[in-house]
Amino acid sequence: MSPYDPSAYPAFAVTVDLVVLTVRRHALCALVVRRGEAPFQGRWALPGGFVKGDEDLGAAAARELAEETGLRAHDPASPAPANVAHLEQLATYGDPARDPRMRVVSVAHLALAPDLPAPRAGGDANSARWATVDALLDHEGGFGRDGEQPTPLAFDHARILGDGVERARSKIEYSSLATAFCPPEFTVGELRRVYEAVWGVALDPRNFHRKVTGTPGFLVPSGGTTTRQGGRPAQLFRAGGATVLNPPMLRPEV
Amino acid sequence: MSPYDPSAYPAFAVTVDLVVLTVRRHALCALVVRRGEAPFQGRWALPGGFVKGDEDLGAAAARELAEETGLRAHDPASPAPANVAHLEQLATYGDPARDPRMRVVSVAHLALAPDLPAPRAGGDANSARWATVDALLDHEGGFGRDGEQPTPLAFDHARILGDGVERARSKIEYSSLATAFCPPEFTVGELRRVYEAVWGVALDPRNFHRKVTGTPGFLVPSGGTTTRQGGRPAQLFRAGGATVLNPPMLRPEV
DNA sequence: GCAAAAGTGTTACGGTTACACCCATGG
DNA sequence: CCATGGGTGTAACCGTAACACTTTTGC
Repeated sequence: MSPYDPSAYPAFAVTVDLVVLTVRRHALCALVVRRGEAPFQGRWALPGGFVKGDEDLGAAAARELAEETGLRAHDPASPAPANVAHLEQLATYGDPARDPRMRVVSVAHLALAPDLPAPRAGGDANSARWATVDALLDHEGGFGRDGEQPTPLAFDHARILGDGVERARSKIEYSSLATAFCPPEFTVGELRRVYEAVWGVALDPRNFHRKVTGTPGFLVPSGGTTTRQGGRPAQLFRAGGATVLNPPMLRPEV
Repeated sequence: MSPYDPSAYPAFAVTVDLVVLTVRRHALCALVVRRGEAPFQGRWALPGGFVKGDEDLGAAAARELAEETGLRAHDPASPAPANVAHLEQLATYGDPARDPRMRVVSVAHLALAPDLPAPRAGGDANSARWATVDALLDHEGGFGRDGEQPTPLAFDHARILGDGVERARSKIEYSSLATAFCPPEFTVGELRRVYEAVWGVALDPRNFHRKVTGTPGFLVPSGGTTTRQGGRPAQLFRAGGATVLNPPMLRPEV
């Protein structure tokens, strides 16, 4: 048997699954879609779908994101503005039993978005919504807001979501990734509330302010101010060019 | 068309590729195998192979590691001691053009090993050897030791190797992973030389000693001493249970 | 005025750096 | 004796934590 005869090796289906995170009402939320078919019919799942035969993995993730949720990742080939500020590969899940129908290897991706209006369900997705990560993970994988019954996420999606959340939690320590959760212009207080929601801790507003404004390249003042959070007007900032934070933001002990 | 009819979706081959790193003669080295067939016949490549139809990704990585190199990763089901101290998933590479023969998605894994004797080439691998990462990456992807011509690595393996090296470099900052490059018992100086080789910097031996011995759970004294490095006898240690280093080892500016 | 959020000043503390210095062995 | 690597002491330095305090708005 030739070791490189394609037909001699097992055929896999390859999918992308998406952990799309945002911060809404001071809580870390993930995007989930309702499954319309078996298996796990009626259960919530991460958005995702099959990779096409001539498609790169990152391109498949961006396409599924757009098709199933209407969110648009940054595409150098398109002048349209992105509303998802960050998209990166997360990890790959290939347990032979993870899908009861066939052998599926899923390349999970992590997307971060600012607080957007309720996502539009598009294409073949039945419905899409934001749910707090706490509800999806801590309480047996379900959530009961709006009178719904808590149900565990389909497939191994709870594990994937957990890995994505962990990645986001650790990556905002040493990178400027937290700005991906903010609108194009934001205040220091808004950025701080992102950290507080993602980490689930309270941070000292004074020290936080000094830290982020004192890190070169992290934030650049846009010139304007806003009072949308109440109180004294706050300076507006945009994300600076720096991607690495050195020294990192220190995550308080939990 | 049913969206879940397996035959309606493209079939992929799924492989695992291995970035196996060690420290030899104060240099970070990677394991490469000579390709016996087209494409890239005669070129060096990362060890790897196809995932079986009923095999998990991590299991496939461990199996390929054993088959192609004789190295054995830790297996809870086997009493045999492992000689590869760490194996983790790295990233997945799925560019449609990365393999000219067919659509192959490769789940790369990162393995760390102590300084072992020259690897045994086994199974279907023609020959295996250690080569310095510098030679494989910095000098146009080839290496010329022992009179060999420098040749770039096959496929996209230079990129995979680079990603694996970057992962190792950053992960030893905040985890106890560097001990995976050491034999079961080692001295503080030997551990320091691992950091120096992986990062390519010189570290202060006195401050390094205080740092690693002062981090609870990082190192536990085994009781013995050795003079194998010359000079005053050094205490021998084993890796402690701690996996996370807090505060992290600080990597000097380059 | 009062509450709320933004922002600045200041001090104490912990960890790192950059050394000087001593220890124990082999040759 | 001396080179070599192991290990401890110490003071300057830097960044953070934990506050007190001032500023500027809306109600």
